[in-house]
Amino acid sequence: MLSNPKEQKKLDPRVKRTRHLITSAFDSLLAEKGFESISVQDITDKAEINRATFYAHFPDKYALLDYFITQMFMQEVDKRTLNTCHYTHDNLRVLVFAVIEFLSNMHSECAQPHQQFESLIEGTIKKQVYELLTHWLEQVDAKNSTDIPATVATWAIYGLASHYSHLKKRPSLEKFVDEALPLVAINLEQFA
Amino acid sequence: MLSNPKEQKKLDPRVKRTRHLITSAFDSLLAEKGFESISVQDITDKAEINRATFYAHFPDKYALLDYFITQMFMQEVDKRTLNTCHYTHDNLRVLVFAVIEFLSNMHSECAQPHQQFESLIEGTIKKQVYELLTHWLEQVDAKNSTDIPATVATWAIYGLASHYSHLKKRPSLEKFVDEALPLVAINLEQFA
DNA sequence: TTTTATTTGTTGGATAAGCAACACTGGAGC
DNA sequence: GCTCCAGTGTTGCTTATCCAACAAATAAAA
Repeated sequence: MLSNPKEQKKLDPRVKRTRHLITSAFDSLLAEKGFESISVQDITDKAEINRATFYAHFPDKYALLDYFITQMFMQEVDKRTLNTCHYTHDNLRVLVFAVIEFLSNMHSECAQPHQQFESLIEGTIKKQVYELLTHWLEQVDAKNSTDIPATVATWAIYGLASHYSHLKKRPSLEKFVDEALPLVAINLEQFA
Repeated sequence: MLSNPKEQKKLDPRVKRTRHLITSAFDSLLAEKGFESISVQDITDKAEINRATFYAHFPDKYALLDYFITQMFMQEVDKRTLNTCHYTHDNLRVLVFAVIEFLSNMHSECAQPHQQFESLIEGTIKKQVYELLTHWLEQVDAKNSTDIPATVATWAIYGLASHYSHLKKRPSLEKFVDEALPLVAINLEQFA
């Protein structure tokens, strides 16, 4: 689920192109407008594709947002090779860093991050984090149930990231994580 | 013939895209390889399009070269608004500058400018210059025949550009043109 | 309220691009 | 001579994209 190079390989060049056109148009539109005020029309105009083609790829702009955020976050995860490892304190720390940085970047790059927009992102990111954590925990201990600890950790991590990125006076990322990480790790102690 | 914005307007987005992919792939290949050693395969690989699609646009790579050079040169001509004016000494001077600079850039940007390659360019550029000059001269004096003077001037201009771009020790462009321009202009005196 | 305008999804038919073959050519090496 | 290989054009069929139209929903204006 996390990253599937197999699917990307044999993808029709046309759909690869179209998806890229759509996402980069969407990306640049997010830098100038709020998500709510972006119409499908706007996207297809900037991408220079037909509007019908958009709907051949995504049911609506919310599906595009989900896809977009997922791709961006997966990219961050891949960059830190978090998708091919198991649970350790260090990996958890790197993951927390990744989520915080991702959310902070999002806030600085998007024109008008409104409530609606943020909660959409929240759902997408938490889904990703939850799957990654579950994958980690099951690799370590297949016997114990993982859903409860993974859920708690996911919400905690996202909450920390959201809190940090909204702070007026942000402490250094290092200090913040040093202080907060143990509270998350304690719930996953059994898997360490 | 020189620039037709009408055709570009209602062009199918797909062909616009494909042509752009082909030309920019070709452009970057010319920077690393000699024209002769570039295969259609190379172009379509870099452009990420199907080989059959290439042949739907161009009969062969020579046609692509012709199209490419024509586009690049037309761009230079448009930039100096030479396509919407008539014959004057000043315009002629600007044209000579344009041809020389175009050819010099070509030599510095292409990896291996061989004989074959250069003569292909020569034909394409001369065709463009000839059409532009004829257009100018007919606007000034529709009675007199223009083909002889236009031909002479075209060959002279291209010859100068070729000569200049092959010089080991190039004089300043200004000095060179100052010295050479009168020899070209004299044949077009009747249109001034 | 009704009107006007904009955006949204959707559809059917036309066209460009993809793909996997094919026969052919020209050279490199044996 | 021969084979082998890589590149060339071409073709029949599939699929993605385009385009113009449509009905429905939404919102702002009269």
